[in-house]
Amino acid sequence: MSRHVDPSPKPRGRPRSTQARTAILKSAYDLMAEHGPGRLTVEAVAARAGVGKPTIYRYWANAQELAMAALLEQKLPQPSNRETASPLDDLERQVIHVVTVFSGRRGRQVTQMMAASEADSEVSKAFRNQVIMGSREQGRAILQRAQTAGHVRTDLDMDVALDLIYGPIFYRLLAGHADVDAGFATDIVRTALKGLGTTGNRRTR
Amino acid sequence: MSRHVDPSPKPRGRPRSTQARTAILKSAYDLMAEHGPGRLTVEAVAARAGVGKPTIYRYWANAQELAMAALLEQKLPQPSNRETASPLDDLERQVIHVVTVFSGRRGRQVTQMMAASEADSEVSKAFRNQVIMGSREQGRAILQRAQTAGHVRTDLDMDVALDLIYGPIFYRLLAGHADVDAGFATDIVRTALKGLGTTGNRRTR
DNA sequence: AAACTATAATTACGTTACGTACCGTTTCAT
DNA sequence: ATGAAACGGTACGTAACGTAATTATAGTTT
Repeated sequence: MSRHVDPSPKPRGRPRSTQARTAILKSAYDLMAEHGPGRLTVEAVAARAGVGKPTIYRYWANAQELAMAALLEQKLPQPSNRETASPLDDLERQVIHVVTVFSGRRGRQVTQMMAASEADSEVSKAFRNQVIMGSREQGRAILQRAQTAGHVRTDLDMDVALDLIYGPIFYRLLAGHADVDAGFATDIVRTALKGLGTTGNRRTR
Repeated sequence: MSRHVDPSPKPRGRPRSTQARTAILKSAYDLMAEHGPGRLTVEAVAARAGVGKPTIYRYWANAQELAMAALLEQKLPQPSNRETASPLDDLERQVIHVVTVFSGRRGRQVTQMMAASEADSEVSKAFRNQVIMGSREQGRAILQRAQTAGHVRTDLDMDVALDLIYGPIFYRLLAGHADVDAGFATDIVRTALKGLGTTGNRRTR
C-alpha cells in the first residue's frame, strides 16, 4: 500500500519569482543598513521591494529570519587564506582580518543579529554556523600547520585554543568595554601564544 | 548673583510609591523568567503588578530598560572572593563560578539582554558595567596577586589577559558551538596560562 | 487647617506592525 | 484549454506601543 513519495515533486502552478525574492532580500539589507537590524519591519520591506506581504511570509516566518537571510546573502568578505612560510604570521594576519571585518558596520550588525536571535530555527542555526565557522575553521587549519611546523603545542584541545583566540574579539564587541582594532588582534595572538604564566610555572600543572 | 543649587531638592508633591516600583520590577522579572526577556511587554507588567502604564513609563523609557533594571535588581550571585595561598587555584575557582552562573537560566537571560541591547542609554551602560565588571575586576585582582606571587608574567597588558580568560565563555554562550561547563572553565585557565606556543617559540617574538 | 504639588490608577486614544485571509491576475506544467 | 500555485494588492483583527486626560491621594509648605 505504500507509495513512493517524490522527495522533490515536480513543481505545479506558477513558480516562485526569483526577481521578487531578490528584491526582498536587497530591500531588507538596505533597510537594515539604514536603520539597524532591530528596526526592520516586514511592511517596510514589502513596500520598498514592491512586493506583497504574503510573498515575504511565504519565504520567511518573521522579520528576524528575513534579516538573517538578508545578511547571509550579502556574505561577509572572506579573508584570503594565503599561506606563507610562517603559520604564526598567517594566524596574526587572519585574526587582524576578522577583527577588521567584525568591527565594521556590517560586522557589528551580524554580531548583533547573532546575539539577539534566541530562536532555534533553521535560519538561525545556519546563520550562526556561517558567521562562526568561517573564521574559526580557517583558524583551525592555520593552527594545525603551526603545530606541524613545531610552533604550537600538540597537546592542545583545539577547540579551546580557538575559543581563546576568537572569544576575546566577540567579548569586546558585545560588552564594549574596550576598543577592538588591529592592535588588539595582535595582542591576542601573541599573548595567547606566550601564555599568561611564568616559565617557572609552566611545568607545575 | 549665583545661587546655591540644591543637588537633591526637597521632594514636592506626592512621593513615588516604593511599593509600586518594587511590584513593577518583580513582575517584570517573573514575566521574563516565564517567557524570556524578548517577550516582555509593558502592558503585561502593568497588569500583573496592578499598576498603571504611565507609572512604569515614569521610571523607564521602554520595555528594554525596564528589563535590564529588573535583571539588575535581582543581582547575580557574586562569587565568594576567598583567597587561598594559591592565586592560580583562586582564579580557576572563580572562572568556574562565572561559568556556572552564566550558563544557568538567569545568566543566559542576562547575556542575551546584554547582547541584544544596542541603545547607548544609561541603563544599558550600567547594565553592561554591572555584568562585565563584576567578574572581570575580581579576575583582575586575582591575577595581580598571582603576579606578585610570581606565577604570572608581569609584562602583560592586563586587559588583554582578562579578555583572554573571560572572552571564550561569552563567545561560546552566544555562538553556541560547544558546551559551557566547569570543564571548559578549567581548560581555559590552564591553556591561557601555559599558552599555545611551544617553549622554543617563546623567546622569538 | 488649607493650599499646593507631584504621583497614583484608570481610561481612552491614535499609531504601528503584526500575521492571515481573500481577491482577481499571472505564469507555468499538463 | 485546464488547473495549480505564486503574484501584487487590500482588508482585517490583534497586540502593543507611548501619550493624554481625569480624578483621587499623599505628603510638604504656609
